[in-house]
Amino acid sequence: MAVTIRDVAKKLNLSITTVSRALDDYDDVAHTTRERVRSTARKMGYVPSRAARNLRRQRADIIGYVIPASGTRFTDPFFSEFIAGLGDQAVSHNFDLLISTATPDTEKEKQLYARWVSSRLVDGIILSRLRLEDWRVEYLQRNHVPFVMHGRTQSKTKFPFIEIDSRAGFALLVKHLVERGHRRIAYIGAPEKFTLQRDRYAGYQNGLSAANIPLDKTLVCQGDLTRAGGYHAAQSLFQLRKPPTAIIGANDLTAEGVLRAARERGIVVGRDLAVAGYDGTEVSEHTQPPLTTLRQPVYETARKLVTMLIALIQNEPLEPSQIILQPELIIRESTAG
Amino acid sequence: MAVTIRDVAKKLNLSITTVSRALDDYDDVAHTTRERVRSTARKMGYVPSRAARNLRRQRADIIGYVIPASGTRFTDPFFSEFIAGLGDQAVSHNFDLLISTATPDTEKEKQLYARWVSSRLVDGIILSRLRLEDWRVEYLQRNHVPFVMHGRTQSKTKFPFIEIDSRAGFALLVKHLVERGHRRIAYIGAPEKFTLQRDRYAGYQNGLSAANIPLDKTLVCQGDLTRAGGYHAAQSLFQLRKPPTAIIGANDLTAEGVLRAARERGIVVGRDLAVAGYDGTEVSEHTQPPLTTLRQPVYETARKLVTMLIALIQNEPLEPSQIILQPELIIRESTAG
DNA sequence: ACGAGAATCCAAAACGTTTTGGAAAAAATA
DNA sequence: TATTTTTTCCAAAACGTTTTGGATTCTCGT
Repeated sequence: MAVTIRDVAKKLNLSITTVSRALDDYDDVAHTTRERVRSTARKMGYVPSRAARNLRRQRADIIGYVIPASGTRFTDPFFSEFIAGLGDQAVSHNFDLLISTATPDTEKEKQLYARWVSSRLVDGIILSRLRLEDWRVEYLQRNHVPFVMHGRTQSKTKFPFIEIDSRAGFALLVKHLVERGHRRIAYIGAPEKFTLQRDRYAGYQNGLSAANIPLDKTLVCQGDLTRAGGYHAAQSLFQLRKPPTAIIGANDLTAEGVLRAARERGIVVGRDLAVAGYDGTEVSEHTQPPLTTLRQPVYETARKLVTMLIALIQNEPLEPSQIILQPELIIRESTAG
Repeated sequence: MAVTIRDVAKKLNLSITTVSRALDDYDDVAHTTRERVRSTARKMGYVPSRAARNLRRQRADIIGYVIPASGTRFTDPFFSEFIAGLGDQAVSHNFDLLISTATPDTEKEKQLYARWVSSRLVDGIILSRLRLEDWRVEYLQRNHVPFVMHGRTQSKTKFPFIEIDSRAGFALLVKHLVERGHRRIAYIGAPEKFTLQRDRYAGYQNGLSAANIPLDKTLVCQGDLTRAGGYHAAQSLFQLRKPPTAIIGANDLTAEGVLRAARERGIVVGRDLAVAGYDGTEVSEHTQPPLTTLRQPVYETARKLVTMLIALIQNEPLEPSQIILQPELIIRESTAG
């Protein structure tokens, strides 16, 4: 059906070796033949078969990423931006991006990774939303699959990652709220198994103690990084005898849920209540009121992660292999009060 | 490195043929050997190499989808849900999903499709956000690449698609607004090249004429399916001598932009102004106020599209190959006034 | 004019499967 | 028992590349 390297060789009375090497710019093929090969290959519409090339080269030029979803959708716009970054950078390195969704720590997730790894469908994997104890790290290591992480696991690791210093970020956020006169600052976190929860919660605590505010456990709730989670947690916070005057969400989505709960109770955010989030996705500009948040460079991080992963795959030196970035505090109307 | 079929065969003193056929459940292998092969293959951790299999079978078991992005991100949560559906269904058919992002009708988009098609990296492609004249349809047809469409092009087509009858939907939306007493209903559309714009705009017009309201062109704006687009279009609508009392956005994102513009002008949506969108993504529940919208079954549509595509790839009969669904009107507070 | 080195080219192997077209052995039929 | 049929297995080919390890021709200095 499709035109193969043999067709090109035959038409030019050359060996397939020469055609292959001409197209790959080896210098053991004469300049004139190189041109001849190039032009007829183009004319005949020859493009090497990925399958054959993969088999021979023992790699697929494909990287994989599993989007952490909950149920039938991944609602976090964070991932939209992340994926765009991954895809763009992959293509610019002549790689492609394989995607699927799975709820963390489910059987489906395990099967997905196993599927990709064991059949050597992907050359490397991007990991995000790491867990304190993350089976994926151990699994990929054991199977010698290159990977890079957005965030990291509990323990010190030798593997490459990019981390946003959310601990510092949340301390900053608390400081900002304290400066606005808040003392009863609530925190709606993520499930405890996620590393990000440990860090963000620690940052929250650090911020409080820096301001000499004792930790009030009744002001600490667990969400699930979704709007619904923030919504329900906020409702319970509002029912406290002494409700908080400020609420921080573990991410923008959580904060959005808070916004909705507040509105339903007739609480005016930015006046009666301060609300802040984390991520700095585009949505946070468009909430009502616009959300104070910590912005992390999602798109750029994704691109950088891909670059790191590909270097790893190709056994190139990776320097530095562990990057920590500072989030940027963006103050908007939601903490005006 | 990895264990191959030869390793398994050697260990069992069988030919690779028999191993292969045993694992593939052919009935020309004895029951007992089948079991022997199965168990040692599992024990040795043998999984067929995708590269080798692809080369031999002349297919990759991969389908591709290019997310229409604008700039560095695709902001529409519609696509999050869509991708989740594509990925889930692909995996359940033992396929995988290749993803990238590109702005419609750019050089990058062309290269992306060419890359996938010419090297036979994907077996089929999902097309969404079709244009009236869509080069992709002609291109894929010419290259004999199976594809299915979410929506369709201008002309009648023989290719499989699933379409949401947004024409009927928008007429319904207008009817709803008219029943709430609105006569000056604005419409913020999408770029004209998209088929969805033609349909939604037509639906809007149909709705108006059904209510005997003449079309007022000053109430028709062009957006770009983003929040920013809706925001700016709304601003210009508000500056009209006789501003509209209701605004319909071509999608939820556009409507969200309207919400923000309204809020900045001190207009209370749901009382002074009615706003409605289209898509019914989760975001629309969480806007302030919650958005009246037309819900289309994004996740299910995505799954169905994959099933259709895979049937096409495997030359199975496809019945029916052209599906039209009705969107569901969801009335929320944004059109309460 | 001769040998050395450079410049070009190529045959063959290998990557790991699936599938084709039998062959050998066992079972059924005559 | 002789023949046919069924069962069970396998050798070899093919998929389309890239790479290895020469082979051939050309160029040039002597």
